[in-house]
Amino acid sequence: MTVMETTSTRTDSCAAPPNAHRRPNGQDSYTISEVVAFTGLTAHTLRWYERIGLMPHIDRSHTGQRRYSNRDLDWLDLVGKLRLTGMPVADMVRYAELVREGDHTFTERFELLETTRRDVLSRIAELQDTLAVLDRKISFYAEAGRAYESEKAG
Amino acid sequence: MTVMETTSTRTDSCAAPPNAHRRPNGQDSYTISEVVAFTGLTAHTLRWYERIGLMPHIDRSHTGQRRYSNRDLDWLDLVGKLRLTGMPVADMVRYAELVREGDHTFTERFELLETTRRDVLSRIAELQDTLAVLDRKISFYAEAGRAYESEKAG
DNA sequence: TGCTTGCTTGGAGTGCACTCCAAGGCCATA
DNA sequence: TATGGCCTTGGAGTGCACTCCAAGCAAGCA
Repeated sequence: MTVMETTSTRTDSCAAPPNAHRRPNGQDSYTISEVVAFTGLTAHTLRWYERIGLMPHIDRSHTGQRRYSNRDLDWLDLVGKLRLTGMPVADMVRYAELVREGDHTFTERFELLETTRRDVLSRIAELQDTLAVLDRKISFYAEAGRAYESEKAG
Repeated sequence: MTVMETTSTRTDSCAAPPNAHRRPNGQDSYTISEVVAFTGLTAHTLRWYERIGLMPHIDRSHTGQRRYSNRDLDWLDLVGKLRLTGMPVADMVRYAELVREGDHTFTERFELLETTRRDVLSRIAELQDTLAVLDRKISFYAEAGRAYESEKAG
């Protein structure tokens, strides 16, 4: 009935985990400390992400403890990547909301990702520009260092 | 007597302004608001940079107002680039101190720049990784959008 | 002479993204 | 039974990089 029948059961509509390496055998339920070990985030941060609406609903054990799924880990993977781009958390929350709202937000999600993509491209360009400056300075200092050494020697 | 005789008179030992486009004719003295216009920084930020030791000594007019030189603009250019790399302001202040301390800090400056260069390279790699993820997601949504349209039509 | 504009200062305030705290529940091992 | 470890919560605190404020000075101009 929709584009992909599996869509509504997934946290993110196009998951497709590239690095599913950190998951043991067949289980699909991790404590917060396991997720801490996997992601490098702190437990504080994981709970905070949940509070601000950046996470989908996280399962709980019968005692009320969080039990993260592989899907949750995939989502955290994406969040981590987006974070590296400098995307504000608020924008990621917006994206999470769109995912929760269902298939009719596909267009908006597409646009958000497109915008992000453009941002990433220009950040890469900026960094390459900076790299050129650094290289110039570094070779200056390397040369200056050599000259200094030979001056000491001679 | 040292590696480069002009060294000690320059803010940064290997300036070599690549984009000296924003400087009028022959003058070498700009008000804070001109610098604001050139750099996109706010006057607040420029004064703050000075307070924390990120700037060399800035000239003053007879009434005590700041008068920035081309050298200062070059330095701000570098600072702007380093800022884009995510380098903490404290590290930039450290670099500024090394420059102020004179030629004997060449090695340390070299190492700081080398470290920064490596950071920039890995940031670029991260961003390219993220770009790949975004591209995958974007093409998913593009396809989903097309499928949705054809479903509506058929 | 007063008004406006632009600048000065130290210090206080802001927004973001965490980061931590106190108080307490659950459960396994000694 | 108690000790330790891991987890829970709401709310407060932190660090960074600005960002703003109030009070005041100097210059240009009606």
